[in-house]
Amino acid sequence: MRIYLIFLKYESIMKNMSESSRKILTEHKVSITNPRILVLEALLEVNNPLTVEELQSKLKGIVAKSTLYRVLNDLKKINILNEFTSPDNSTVVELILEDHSHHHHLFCSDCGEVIDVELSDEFEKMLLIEIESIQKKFNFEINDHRVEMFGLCTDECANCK
Amino acid sequence: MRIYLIFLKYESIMKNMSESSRKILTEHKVSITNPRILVLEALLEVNNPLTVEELQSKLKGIVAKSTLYRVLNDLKKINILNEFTSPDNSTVVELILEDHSHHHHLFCSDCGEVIDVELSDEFEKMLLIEIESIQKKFNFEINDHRVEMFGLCTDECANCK
DNA sequence: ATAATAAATGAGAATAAGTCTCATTTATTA
DNA sequence: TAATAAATGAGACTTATTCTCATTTATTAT
Repeated sequence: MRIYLIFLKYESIMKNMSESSRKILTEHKVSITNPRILVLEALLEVNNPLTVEELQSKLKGIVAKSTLYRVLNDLKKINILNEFTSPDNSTVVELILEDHSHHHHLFCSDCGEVIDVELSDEFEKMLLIEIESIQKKFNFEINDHRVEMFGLCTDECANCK
Repeated sequence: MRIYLIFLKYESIMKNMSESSRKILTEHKVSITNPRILVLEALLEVNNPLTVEELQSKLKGIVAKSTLYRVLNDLKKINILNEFTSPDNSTVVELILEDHSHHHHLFCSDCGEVIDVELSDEFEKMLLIEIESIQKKFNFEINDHRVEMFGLCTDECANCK
């Protein structure tokens, strides 16, 4: 019974993922194809940054490597994918969803995990003031910023100890 | 006469670069070799972040590609080289010199230029407080951070307009 | 619903950044 | 200055990403 309920819940989550994926594609006027849905589902499911390698193994045998990269580029083009490089030089990717507010990243130099981090409004406000002055100083038009933090995740992590 | 003076000045700067390079290597107990001096000189000379590609073309025909990468790894090992990835995915490299204080980076999405930027002490202090709280929240030991800013450099830049 | 057509896909070839190998050269030291 | 350990150059190798092109799939107009 318990298992059945969990299964139902899982089913409905999965259904939502698929629906969300379709919705995202429709909203951005991108044609709805299986690989795109699958990539979006995978990204929605983890709800966390993922290395391309991890994504690739999640979709192994389901989406071709070339298609995976193409889909990632499609998502970048419509500005719903954030891509960055971890300190160990892997490419990390994460969906930018409207409900997922502005955040930054924390990297574990040992296990490679990437964690989403929100900083205080007060801090963000101050950062904007700094950016304002940098813009003037260097005659730049700054349209984005990010804060990256590096360190070691302790005890809780199975990989790091 | 003017030219001659400029030449003398250039000569003495170059001599200083070479001397500085040797000093850096000696201080870090790394053997003094020609490729190491040349790479250090190139990095000292620009006194700014440089893509590996730019560095490579500066040293084309002088230092072998394999050696360049090896030297860069040597410099990383002794913690005097900072390496990061620009938004267009080029590897950028810069010397960490004692006199060159803590700073961040500003990237032009158009011409690819990377500029060193210092933020106010007040801001840095506040960032450390944020980091303190993130450390506790995620049970992390954070040992480094960086702020990256992205935008467009205006008028002054020959490439961007 | 169907056919026409434009776009997307899969498989694998091509590219390019970075590493590795190994014979030769260079720096260090005794 | 000779002996030895370390570094270098050239090019082979690896691997992430892009590209190509024949085939499949989605979209649209009827």
